[in-house]
Amino acid sequence: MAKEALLKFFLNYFPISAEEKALIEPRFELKFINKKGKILQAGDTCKVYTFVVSGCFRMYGVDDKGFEHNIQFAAENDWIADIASFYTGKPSSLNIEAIESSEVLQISQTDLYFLFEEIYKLNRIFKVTIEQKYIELQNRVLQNFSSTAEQRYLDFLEQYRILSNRLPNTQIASYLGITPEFLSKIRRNLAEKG
Amino acid sequence: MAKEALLKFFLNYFPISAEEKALIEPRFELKFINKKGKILQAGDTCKVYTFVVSGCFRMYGVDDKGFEHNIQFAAENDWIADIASFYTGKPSSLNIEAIESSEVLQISQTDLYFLFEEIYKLNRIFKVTIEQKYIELQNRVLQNFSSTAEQRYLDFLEQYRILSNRLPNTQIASYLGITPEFLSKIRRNLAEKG
DNA sequence: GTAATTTCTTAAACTAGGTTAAGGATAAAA
DNA sequence: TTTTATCCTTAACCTAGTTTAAGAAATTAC
Repeated sequence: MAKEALLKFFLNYFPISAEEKALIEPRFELKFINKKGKILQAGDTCKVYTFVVSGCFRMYGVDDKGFEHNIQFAAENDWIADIASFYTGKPSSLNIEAIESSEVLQISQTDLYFLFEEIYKLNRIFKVTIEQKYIELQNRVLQNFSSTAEQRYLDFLEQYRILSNRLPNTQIASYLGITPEFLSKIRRNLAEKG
Repeated sequence: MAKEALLKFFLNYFPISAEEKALIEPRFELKFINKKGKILQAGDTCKVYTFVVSGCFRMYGVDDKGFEHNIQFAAENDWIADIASFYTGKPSSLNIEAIESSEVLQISQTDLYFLFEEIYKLNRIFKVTIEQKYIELQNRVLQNFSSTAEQRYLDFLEQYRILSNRLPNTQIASYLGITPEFLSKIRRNLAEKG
């Protein structure tokens, strides 16, 4: 049934024949990841592309002072990987960790490239995926420059409405680039305003 | 001779036959852009991919208060486009402007897709290009969170050594996300240190 | 069901970076 | 060559966000 979710995801883009299904399914490996379990450790190369069936992940970097900075979340029906490391084959500077106990489907680089050859339309999905992530990042750069933390928090709540209820505030603060203490202050100010 | 620069760029990746050359060359249009001339205006869709033969460009967004924020520079032998707008066909929120009088080669979306079909290996170059820009952006998000403005300035000088001598400090400040006044302060502090 | 860990909040002191305003230096234009 | 526009710097004051520390609330583990 986990693999049903994956096929359903693909079906949003185009129909899939029985032959195609037979090519896709065996190449994805189902895994259960405990809360706080890591599927990518900084220093390692990101060798798999991960589809989240259930649960939730965060991808983050650690700075010189040991502080963690979230750069992306992924919940049900979303994909996560350090694209930079996955495509270049170089070691990643990021970590990917489960925020909740999760169920994922993973595919290796070799198998993914095999599917790209066999099922040409899959290229489009993954091209669209990276384009979306690119746009998201570009918006973040601009937003970080031009908005206050309060505005960025409100934007985050709106953009990730479902997700934001499941995330501890400390993870949201890390995504926004502020301290949990300051997020607390923002939340109180907003509550006072109405 | 402008188109020689373009072919030379491609030759860094793979050999090009006379037939391929004949497909590529006529699809790029040579243009001269004056200093401060715009090749993309926010609100318009980004319809061309631009190769910089000579000169230098900046891509920037304008925030609510009218402040400009540079998100990318491109000089000789680099490519520039609002990838988000170019690939989705939606209006861009960014501007691309010449910092110096420049010479460019531009290709339309239709022609680029035609070349992608005819010369398959071109796909690779443009995939690599977008991957590089993605990695650059990801690093910027992390760096903006974890480094002081001074460190970001030093990193910028190192990463874009050649370019940084040609750019007015005001443009560098806009890229770093700080005011020109504060950049001045940083520069003085660095000079005092030695 | 109690202990242990993680998360959230408050508040006071602090700092990186912004704002305003003004003068000097370069470079472009005429 | 003079004028005009752009760029760079300085300094005094201001503010958004950090730091430190400590307690309350909520989860998780045993």
